[in-house]
Amino acid sequence: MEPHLTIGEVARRSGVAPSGLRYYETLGLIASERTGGNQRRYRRSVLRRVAFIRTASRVGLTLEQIREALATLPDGRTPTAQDWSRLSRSWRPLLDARIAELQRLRDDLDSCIGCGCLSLERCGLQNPGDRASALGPGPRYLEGDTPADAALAEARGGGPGAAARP
Amino acid sequence: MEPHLTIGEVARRSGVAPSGLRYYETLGLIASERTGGNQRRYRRSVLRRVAFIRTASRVGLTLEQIREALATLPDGRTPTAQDWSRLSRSWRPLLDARIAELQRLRDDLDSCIGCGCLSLERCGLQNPGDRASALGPGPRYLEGDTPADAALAEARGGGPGAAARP
DNA sequence: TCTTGACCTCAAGTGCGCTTGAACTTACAG
DNA sequence: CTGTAAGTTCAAGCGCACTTGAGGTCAAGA
Repeated sequence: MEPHLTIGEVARRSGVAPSGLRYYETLGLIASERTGGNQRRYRRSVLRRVAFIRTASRVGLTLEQIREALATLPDGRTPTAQDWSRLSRSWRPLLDARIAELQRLRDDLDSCIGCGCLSLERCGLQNPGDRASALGPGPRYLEGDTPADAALAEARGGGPGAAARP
Repeated sequence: MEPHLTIGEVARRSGVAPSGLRYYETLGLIASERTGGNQRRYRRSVLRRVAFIRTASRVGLTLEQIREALATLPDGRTPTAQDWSRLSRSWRPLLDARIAELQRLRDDLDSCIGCGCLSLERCGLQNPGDRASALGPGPRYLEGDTPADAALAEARGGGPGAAARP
């Protein structure tokens, strides 16, 4: 009686194709009951769940990560507010990090790259003498380290041009 | 004379494997010169370019989109500050949208989902009587529409429970 | 009752962003 | 000069997130 949405209705309202919904089900992300004729029927709450999955997915989380997060809820029944709060808290640092990363990229576009240094290699964000390699592989500055971090690592590691450290 | 970085050095410094760098080259994202013995040699500027590609990729842009954006630069030589500014401006709305989306998700986690409504269907962010479907398919609220938008669409479209509109 | 559109399963296919392996060559330290 | 780490090409493979197609069943209106 409670579950009354067909897969087609859920597809239309969630924006996820029926095949996608079946796929989510095989991964354990959503659940359904079956009619006598083996057709899926969904509860309304699946809409919110799917919306949540889609958004988290767009954000860059894998379906497995999303599954794990949702699995921390007591799938027995009716998660408490505390359950959801815990889920919320666990995702927050990741979201904050992603937001910070995007803002950094945007700011780089505005300041450094906008000024032409990507080609001319002449501005403040630039990697002076490849110092940043002391921090390990990868594009350090764009991933959150600052030139100050590079200087610090250089001072510790004893790279070229030892900086003064009080 | 100018290009002196081997593919291994670029790999170590950029955090992208040699195979990945060759792949980027086949897509026209980066360029290299060759030694007499057919080995690749890179300019230092490729490091910044690769860092940029990686970050934009992490942000959710496809390599094709990144290629197109980079292709708007005059690959003849030395793009001007105006060229980079144009590139910067074209990406900005996309970045702003992504940032806004993430912030919305974070806020939803804090308020709506944190309060337990995902399962209990009882809070303000909830979709009253499936109103949001008037806005079209997909998870409308999480993608930027507000309950106010839903009410508006409902008033115009003549859905159930016509709201008063001055 | 019949018909039509929506649904079912299962296997295979797709597109993206790389990685791996085979078979071979180059660059450079000793 | 020689050994070896690092480089080369090309084809195939992989993981993710789905989609497509074949072959068949179900549900509901005329």
